[in-house]
Amino acid sequence: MVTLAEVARHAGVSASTVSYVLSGKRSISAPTRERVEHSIKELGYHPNAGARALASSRSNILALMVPLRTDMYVPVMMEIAIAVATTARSHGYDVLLLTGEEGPAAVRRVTGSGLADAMIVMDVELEDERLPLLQAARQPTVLIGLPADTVGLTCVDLDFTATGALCAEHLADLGHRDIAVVGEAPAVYERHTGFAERTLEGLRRRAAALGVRLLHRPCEGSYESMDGTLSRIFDERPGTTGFVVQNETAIDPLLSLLRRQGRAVPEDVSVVAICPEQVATQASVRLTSVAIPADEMGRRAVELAVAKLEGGAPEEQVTLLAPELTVRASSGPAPGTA
Amino acid sequence: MVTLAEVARHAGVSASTVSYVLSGKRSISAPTRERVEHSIKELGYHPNAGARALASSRSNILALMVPLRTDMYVPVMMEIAIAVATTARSHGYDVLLLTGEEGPAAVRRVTGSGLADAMIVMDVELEDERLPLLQAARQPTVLIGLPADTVGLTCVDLDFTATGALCAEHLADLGHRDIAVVGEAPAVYERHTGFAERTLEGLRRRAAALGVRLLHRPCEGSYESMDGTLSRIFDERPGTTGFVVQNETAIDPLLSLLRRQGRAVPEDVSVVAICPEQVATQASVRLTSVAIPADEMGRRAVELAVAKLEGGAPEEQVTLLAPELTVRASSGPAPGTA
DNA sequence: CAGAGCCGTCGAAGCGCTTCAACACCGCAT
DNA sequence: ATGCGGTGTTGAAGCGCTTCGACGGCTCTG
Repeated sequence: MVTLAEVARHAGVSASTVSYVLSGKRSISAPTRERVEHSIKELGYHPNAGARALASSRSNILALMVPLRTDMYVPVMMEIAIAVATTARSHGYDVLLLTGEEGPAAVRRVTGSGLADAMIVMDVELEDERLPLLQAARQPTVLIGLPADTVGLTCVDLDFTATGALCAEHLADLGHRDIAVVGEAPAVYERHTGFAERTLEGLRRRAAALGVRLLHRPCEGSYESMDGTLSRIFDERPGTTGFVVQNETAIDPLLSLLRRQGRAVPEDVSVVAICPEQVATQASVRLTSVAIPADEMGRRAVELAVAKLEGGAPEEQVTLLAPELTVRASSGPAPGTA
Repeated sequence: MVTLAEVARHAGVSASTVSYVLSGKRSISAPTRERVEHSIKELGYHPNAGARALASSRSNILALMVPLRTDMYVPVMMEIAIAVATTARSHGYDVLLLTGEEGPAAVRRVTGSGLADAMIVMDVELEDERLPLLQAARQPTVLIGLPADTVGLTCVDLDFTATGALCAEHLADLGHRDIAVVGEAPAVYERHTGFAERTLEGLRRRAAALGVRLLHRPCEGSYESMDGTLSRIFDERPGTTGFVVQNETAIDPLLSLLRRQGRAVPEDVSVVAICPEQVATQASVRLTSVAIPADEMGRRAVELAVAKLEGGAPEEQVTLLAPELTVRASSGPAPGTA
C-alpha cells in the first residue's frame, strides 16, 4: 500500500507538499506540482480514506436514508437514490446507504461516529421521530419530503398541494363534475406521509372552488383491491367521469378494469396520473400526468447538502418543485360536453 | 465530541481498557467493564469511524455497485440492495452505494482508498471490465451474477439455466408443443448480461430434449413493443400455446394484449413468468412463476463477503440458487389435451 | 540598498483509535 | 517459601493524513 510519505520521498519533497498538491490549499510551483503528480501516477497512490477523515474530520460521505417499506413505489425511490449517488460523486462525495429500519438509531450512529458529513433523508413522515435528532446533529441534513414543522429544516419535495390542485383543475376544465381519487394504500395515510395528504388537500380545495364533487378512496395496487375500489366508487357516484390516481402500482389495474367494464378512456372516463414520466408513457394508454421529478429531487437534495457543507447556505430552506401537467391520451372532455 | 480518552478518564481506566471493552478482544473484569459501559452511556460516546479505520485498517463498510441502467427491472435491484444493507447491518457493516456509471474507476477508488473492506457487484456482464481489477484488489469481492469465467471468483446467482429448463418442462408436461419466449429487451442481450442468455440456453436444451418447439423474441416492456412481438410470434407459429416471460415490465402488456386478442389464460394459452413473487401474485392473473429470490441473493452475497473478511471462506465459490416453480392460475393443459 | 511582503516549502504536532509488549497481581503447585 | 502461569490492566507506538507556524529566498518599494 502506497502512502503519502512514499510519494513524497519519490518526488523528493516533504509530505506536506504532497498534501498541498492534492488539496490545492496552498500554492505550489508548477515544476514541483508536476513532479509530485508524476510520482503519484507512477506509484499508483490513493489517499487513505480513514486517515484523511481522521485528520480533516471530513469523510466526504453523504448518508442517504431510504425507507425499506415496499408499499411505496419502489422505482421512484431507486431513481432518487441513483440521482443522489451520481450527483454526490460529481461533488466528490460517496453515498452511504442506510435503511429506515434502524430509524433514530441509524441517525445516532452516523452523526456520532462522523461516518458521514451530511444526511439526506427520504420518505419523511409528518411527525418524524428522527427529526429532533437530525436537528441536534453536527451534520447538516436535507429532507426529501415535507414534515409538519419545517422550522430550521432544509427540505426538497414536489409541491403536492399544487399537484392536486392542478389535477382537479384539468379535469374541471374538461367539464368533469364528479371526480374520484384513487389514492395510495391505506397504510401510507395512516403513517402520515405528508405527500399523500397534501395532494388530497390540494385536490379538495380546488375541486370545491370549482364546484366539482370529489370522492377519495385509498387503494392497494392489486387487481382485487382495485376491483373493489372501483365498484364502490361507481356505486356511490355513478356519474363519475374523472379519475386521479396517485398510486403507481394501481395504474395498470385501473386501466385494465375500466376497459373490462366497457368504459373507454378517454371517451367515457378521463384519467390523470401522478407518477414518473416513464410510467405515464408506457401504460396501455398514454397517460395525462403530473410527473414526479425523482431525478431532480435527488439532485437538488445533494446540492443543498453540499452547499450547507461548504458554507453559504441558509439554515432553513424549503424547496417545492412546481408540478407540471402533461396532457396525453387519457383525458378528454366529459361525456355530454360540447 | 466525546473521545475514547474522555471515557477512559471518566471511568478511571486507561484508553486501551476502554478499547478492549468495546472490541472484546481481551478479557476485562466484570466491574471494570460495567464502569466503562456506564461512562460510555453517560457521556454518549460513539467511536470515531475515521480513527477506527485508520488504526485498524478496517472500515466496516461494504461497497455495493449497482447498475444505473433502467432497462433492468428496478424493483429487483432495489430489493437486493435493501437485503444487502439490512444483512450488512446485522453483521456490523454499513453499505456504500456505488453506481456502475464510474465502472472500473470506482473500483480503483474504493480499493485504493480503503473506503470499503469488501465489494459486492451486481449486474455483472459475461466479460466484465471490472473483473481484473476486482481480482487484483486487496479486498474480497462477491459478484451477484455470473461472468463467463468464474475462476477465483465468488458468485451468487439464481441458476438461470435450471430456471429455463424448469419452465420448458412445466409447459411440456402440460402438453404444450409450441412455446414462445418473451425475453428481455435486446439491449440486455447485446450487453451479454449472463442471466438472459443462460435462461435461454436452459429453455432451448430442455425443449429440444422434450421435443418442443421454441421461439425466442426479445421484447421491450411497452405495449407497442409487445403488440409487435405478439403478432410476429403468432404469424410465425400460429400454434403457440405456451409463453415464458422473462421481462417483468412486459408481463402486464402481455396479459392485457392476449386478453384483447380473445386468447384466454390459461384456457387458450399458458403463461409462465420469471419474476419476483410479488409481481406474480399481483398481476391480473395469478401467474405460474419461477421466483427471483432477490432477497436471498442479497443476503447470501453479504454473508459470503463477511465470511471472506473474517477468514474461513474458500477463495472460489459459485453459489447457484435452485429455482422453484410455483403453479398458479396462468398455466394449464394445452388446448386439445385430454 | 534596506525593509517589508509574498511565495513556496518544510517540520512537527496532532486527529482518535488499536494493539503489542510489558507488568502487577493473584492463587496455585511445588 | 518460591516460582509459575494466567488474568486484567496499562503505556506507548503507531496508523496516514492535514494543517499550522516558521523560514529561506525572492521581488518590490521607498
